[in-house]
Amino acid sequence: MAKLKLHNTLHSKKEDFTPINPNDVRVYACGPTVYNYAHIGNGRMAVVCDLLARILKELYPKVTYVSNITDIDDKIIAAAKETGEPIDSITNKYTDIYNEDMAALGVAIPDIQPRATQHIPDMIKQIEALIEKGHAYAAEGHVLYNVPSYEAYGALSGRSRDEQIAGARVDVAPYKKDPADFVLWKPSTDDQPGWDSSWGRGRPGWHIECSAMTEATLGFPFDIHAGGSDLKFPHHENEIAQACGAHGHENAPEEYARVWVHNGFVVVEDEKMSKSIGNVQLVHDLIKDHKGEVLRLALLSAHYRQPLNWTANLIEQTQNTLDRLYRTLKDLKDVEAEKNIPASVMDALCDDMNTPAALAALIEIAGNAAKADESEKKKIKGALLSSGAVIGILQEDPDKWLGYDSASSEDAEEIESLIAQRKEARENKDFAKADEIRNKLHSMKIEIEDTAEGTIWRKIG
RNA sequence: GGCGCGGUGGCAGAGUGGUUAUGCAGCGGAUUGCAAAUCCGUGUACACCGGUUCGACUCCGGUCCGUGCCUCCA
Repeated sequence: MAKLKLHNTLHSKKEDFTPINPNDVRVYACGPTVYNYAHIGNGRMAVVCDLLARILKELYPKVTYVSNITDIDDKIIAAAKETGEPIDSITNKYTDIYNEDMAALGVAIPDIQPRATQHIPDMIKQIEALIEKGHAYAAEGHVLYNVPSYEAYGALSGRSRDEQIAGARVDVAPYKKDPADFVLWKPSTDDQPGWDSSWGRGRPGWHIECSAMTEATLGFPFDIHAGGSDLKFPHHENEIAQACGAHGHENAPEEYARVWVHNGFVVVEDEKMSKSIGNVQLVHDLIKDHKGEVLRLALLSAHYRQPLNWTANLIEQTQNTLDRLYRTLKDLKDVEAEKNIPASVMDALCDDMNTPAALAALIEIAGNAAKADESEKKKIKGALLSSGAVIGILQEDPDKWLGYDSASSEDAEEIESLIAQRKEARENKDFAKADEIRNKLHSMKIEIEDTAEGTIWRKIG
């Protein structure tokens, strides 16, 4: 059995993964704030974490994968104000859309998908523990985390406290004891959502929800914490301070999460994806023009820690790759699959999720199909299907994928008739007419293939 | 300014101290009336300059370029 290695941001190196409890591997990933559509960068994080969960589920009997929904946040409040739509209706709507869009990318729903608003009491409890242990203080309706009180602060992002102050570009609120202190709880006005607490009616700061929800759903410490690399600081750093501070692990950041996995960013046609450039690619839109499976594999075409350049060419190449693999599966249609993930694929996936190498291994296996004997064919088909299941590809019917199952299409009769006419023309050696018919079919997005068993056709594009 | 990451053949993208993935595109061939699909063959690339070494694309130092975070952000 392959041994999983993961790059652990906490130690800045690739390490053997050893679960705390092999009978229940626990993983958490920071999920979306639901106030608009998810973009392809959100999609990358979801796909990478989904892949991680699938690999772990392959290796261990039980895996609990938790990814949250942030449904209380000032951006949501602002969106509600702007649109006049109630907050609940915004968050419910975009939660559903998020889950639908991710499902299109082959992302399974997490084992637990907690919502921040369902865990307010857990947050309050953690904040109270922090106050009790001297890590937090109330001031003017706020509760703040006192950063100097937590010695190990900076362990994840690798920056010293002095560096943070030097880099601080925000105005320091007067009620802060230290410029680096951050908000755990803040007061709400009457028109803002709020919950009663001993510090008055208010709402949580951004960071507290994750350390409260991980504690509620997974317990401390848990195995793997994942997220986008931009969350390292301050979000993940603050989570560690909150979780460890509340439980007396003063200098032991690994008592929160043992392994930290951070994925790289997506750029679009060599440009940073940003609202101001206007090049934000929404998953919701992309799935209208492309198969979700193509988008998924495109997101996995580079190593997850590398930047990914999202281009039209990338999508096209990925489509070609999948077409080819599905064609191999079509050729093996009558072969009984002997399911087994080949070591070359699993080793690559276990090597810090090296998806390009895993895909190369899979393509190499597929390439052997044509000259394989019957028993090898069974293994090849099984390898494609079972490897594909882990990566999240190749589970469709090949005929359907390639467009051969269009018998139900409304113009099937016309197509068949044209093919018959072409056949007749060919028999009469009237090749000009035969080619003309073929061109006509092509303009109808129909591609024909003359095979030993006669002419077959498929829908393209 | 601080911390970090990266520069690989036309493009995408792994990897390794010495046998130089993989895909797409290209080129040549087989097959085909022509196509399509498939198959076979074909490309010694690793930013620059030094150093270590029997040997470096891979290790060390420097240079240039690009890029992320330090503020909401996947």
